[in-house]
Amino acid sequence: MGRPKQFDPDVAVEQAMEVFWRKGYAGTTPQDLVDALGIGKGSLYNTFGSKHALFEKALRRYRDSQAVALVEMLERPGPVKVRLRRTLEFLVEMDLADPDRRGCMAVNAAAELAGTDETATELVQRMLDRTEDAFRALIEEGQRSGEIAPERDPAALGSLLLNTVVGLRLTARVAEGPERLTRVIDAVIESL
Amino acid sequence: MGRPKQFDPDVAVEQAMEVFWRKGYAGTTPQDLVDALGIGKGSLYNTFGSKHALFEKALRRYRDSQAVALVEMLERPGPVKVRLRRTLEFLVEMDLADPDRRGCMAVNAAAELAGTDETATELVQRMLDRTEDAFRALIEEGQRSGEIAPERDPAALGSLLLNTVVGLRLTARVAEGPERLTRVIDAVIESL
DNA sequence: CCAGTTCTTTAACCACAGGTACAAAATGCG
DNA sequence: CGCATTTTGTACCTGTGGTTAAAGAACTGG
Repeated sequence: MGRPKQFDPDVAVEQAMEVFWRKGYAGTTPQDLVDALGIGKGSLYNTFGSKHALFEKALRRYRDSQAVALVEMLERPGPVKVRLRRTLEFLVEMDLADPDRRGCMAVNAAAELAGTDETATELVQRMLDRTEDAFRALIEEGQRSGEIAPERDPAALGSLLLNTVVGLRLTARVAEGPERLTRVIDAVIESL
Repeated sequence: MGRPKQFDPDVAVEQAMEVFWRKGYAGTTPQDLVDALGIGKGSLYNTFGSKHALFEKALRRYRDSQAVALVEMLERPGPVKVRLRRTLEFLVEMDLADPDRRGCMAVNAAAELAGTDETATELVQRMLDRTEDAFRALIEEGQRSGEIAPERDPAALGSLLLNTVVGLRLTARVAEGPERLTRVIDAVIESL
């Protein structure tokens, strides 16, 4: 019963995610959101309660789409190092092709909100944990298949790969060209 | 001639740097600055012109103190890998010991302002360039001394180390403990 | 000691951020 | 249809962000 919504909250969250991703949390105004979502302020606050609540939803949405996509890409078939290289190269290409150079929303959120936004911080922590797990699993698979020396510590290499991705995605935001980023990929693959 | 300033602009820039470092650019208000610098709003704008101009000065100050200190630490005597490990461990300890978890101001500025603030972006680019140079020089020194295999590409390893530091300092902002960070250090040193 | 200059202080300014209130409009239900 | 319920659009409000203006205070050269 009651009047039905004239918009889909799910796509609204998606659109809000794009805005927050591009402008950051503090840099996004209610007006920006109203413009991007194509709804009135009344609907915005009636549906989501506050800018902060909407941001949290947007960050969760990011996790459920982008961050999960990364893990899935790592789990595709093929030799471990090939998969890894493809994934890293894909991330770099994507980041550099983005005209807004938004990088990774989770990394940006960490940089902006660590220490001040407990919920956002924890969300980012969990995303990092899961990504690190995926990298470690990949390393272990590589050790089983003989691609990676068995004496190396999978946890350490998983952490290294996660850290590399974080660095790449941050650096991609200010990189002038792809050279440095591809050098990083070359070096890290060669180091396994 | 004219009335002398009642404060030292150099000290003021230093204090402004601390505030911007902790709260970010958008997160810092003129009131925050007035409070931290202990001067009136009039003096603030009379001396520095605008919040943005002061931020730029603060970022340059950061470069001239912190970023240069990193390069100098790398150039200290001793075996290359030992120096490298000491430097990375020092950075991590420092970042984790900071109650505000501010991380690296340049990294934070990149995350917040890339794409919107041309000047800040270029400043960060130059800092990254210089740091990468220092790492590459360190690698080359290690190759001359026999610590590092001569067939490895110093440019690629330099990029890897720079990228590792960027990742570490970002991750340190949300890290729950030192474990992941020390794993990264172990892995990267072992990979050389 | 006055003129000119530079700093300080206080107050004020305008736009907008973030959110609320409310009446009108659109539904399902009996 | 009348009614309860929910959404919507608009108007509104308070606080603050970022900056400027005006008026006085401290200096220096002549």
